[in-house]
Amino acid sequence: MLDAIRHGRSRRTYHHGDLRRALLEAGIALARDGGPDAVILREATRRVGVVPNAAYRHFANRQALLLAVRAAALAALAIAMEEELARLRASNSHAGFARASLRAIGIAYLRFARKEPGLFRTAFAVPGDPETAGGSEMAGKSGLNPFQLLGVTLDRMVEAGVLVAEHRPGAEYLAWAAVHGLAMLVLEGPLRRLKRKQTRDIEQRLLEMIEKGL
Amino acid sequence: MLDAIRHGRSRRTYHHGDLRRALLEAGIALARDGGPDAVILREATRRVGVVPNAAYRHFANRQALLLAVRAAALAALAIAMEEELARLRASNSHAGFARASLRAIGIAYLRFARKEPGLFRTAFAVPGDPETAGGSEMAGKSGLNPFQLLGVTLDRMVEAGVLVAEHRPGAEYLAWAAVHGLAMLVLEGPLRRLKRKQTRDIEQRLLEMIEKGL
DNA sequence: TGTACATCAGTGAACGCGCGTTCACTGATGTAC
DNA sequence: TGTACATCAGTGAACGCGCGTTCACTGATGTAC
Repeated sequence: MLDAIRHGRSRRTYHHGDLRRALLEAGIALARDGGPDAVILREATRRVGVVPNAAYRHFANRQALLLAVRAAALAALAIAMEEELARLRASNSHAGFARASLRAIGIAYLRFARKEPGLFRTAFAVPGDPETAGGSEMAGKSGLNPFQLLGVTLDRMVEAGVLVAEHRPGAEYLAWAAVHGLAMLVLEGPLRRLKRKQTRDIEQRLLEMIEKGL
Repeated sequence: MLDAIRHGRSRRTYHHGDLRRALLEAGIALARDGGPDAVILREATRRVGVVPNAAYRHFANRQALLLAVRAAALAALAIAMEEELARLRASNSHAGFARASLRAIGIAYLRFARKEPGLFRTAFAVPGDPETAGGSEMAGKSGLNPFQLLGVTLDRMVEAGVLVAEHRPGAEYLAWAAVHGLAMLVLEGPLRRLKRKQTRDIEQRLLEMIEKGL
């Protein structure tokens, strides 16, 4: 009890209730400000107000916790994309909508990187393929993960006649690479010092380049 | 003496001769297979056959060593670019040459990331702006660092009339971002599993996209 | 509805590890005369 | 050319740190009868 109070948590019982979820959330918080390296098992248990080894009832080891955090980060990104897409509702032409969708994906991606740098880095700096592996833990509300959302959007562009069908295969890699690169450079690379205005400008131009270049 | 032998080094004297350089090279080797996190001060001294604290005669702390290693990695990248550019000598038109130069830069960048993933990650995963700060330690034989080489190439494109002058400012960010992103995704991201052939194909298409999109 | 007991989810204590860094030291080198 | 001495570049020993992980444990929960 005293311990629980000391940690600022209320532990009604000896048993925690939902320690797994609590540890996961602590892990997410750690990743949020500090990236993947900051996801420290002992620190997570400390924050939850539990003894370090208690974590091993719910995660095989540190890596397992980290992977769970990563899945949550990818899901958060997917949700951000979905929200940006949802904002598109009132649209004009079929073609215009398809194009706007791709931009929305890109914008959501870049904004997420800017606003949640720690989660963003955690989502990608860790071994494992977000595209393949893993089910709904890394997906948004639509059940699609970020990579799949991009794919669907590109499909839509082909249907709308905005993207030549032969250029479709592999197009996700090109678009993704460009946006991802900008995100990285702005985040922890040489473009970190750019002013807000400049950054936005370059983001816009990058999205245009992708649209034109695809 | 025994110690020197045990470490597989010949230490002719009590004094090392050029410990700074030796430590730097050990650090580079560590970065080469393991990235920035693998640049461990104690390990570097171990490899050189010297006691851990000896490093402090030459580097203020671990961070200082890491920064030196990073500069070397950037210099290596710059040299790779220069070599690729040099291979271009026998060219036809002015415009064609300018365009080929940009491709050469991109190709060198991507190849460097593929062949020296550890150094590549070290060059960019560490705080500090490669564009601004730092002098010749991070430059190639031309005295230009990777970012500057890209800038010069884009200037050349404007001169040759291949790139509209209004599009020039900030163009390095767009090109860099796209190539950097692909490098990252292939390196430690979701595109790691791609087959060699596929990777090359996507690289080609990305460079085309940049050319068209700029 | 009450009791006996198995299972579960935590605790307590301890490990070994390797790291970066500091201190006081000593052997080697170079310089002034 | 030789010697005295200051400076330099290493050594030796030790620190504290925080981490991941393992072990044997005990309090709480749920289930069968």
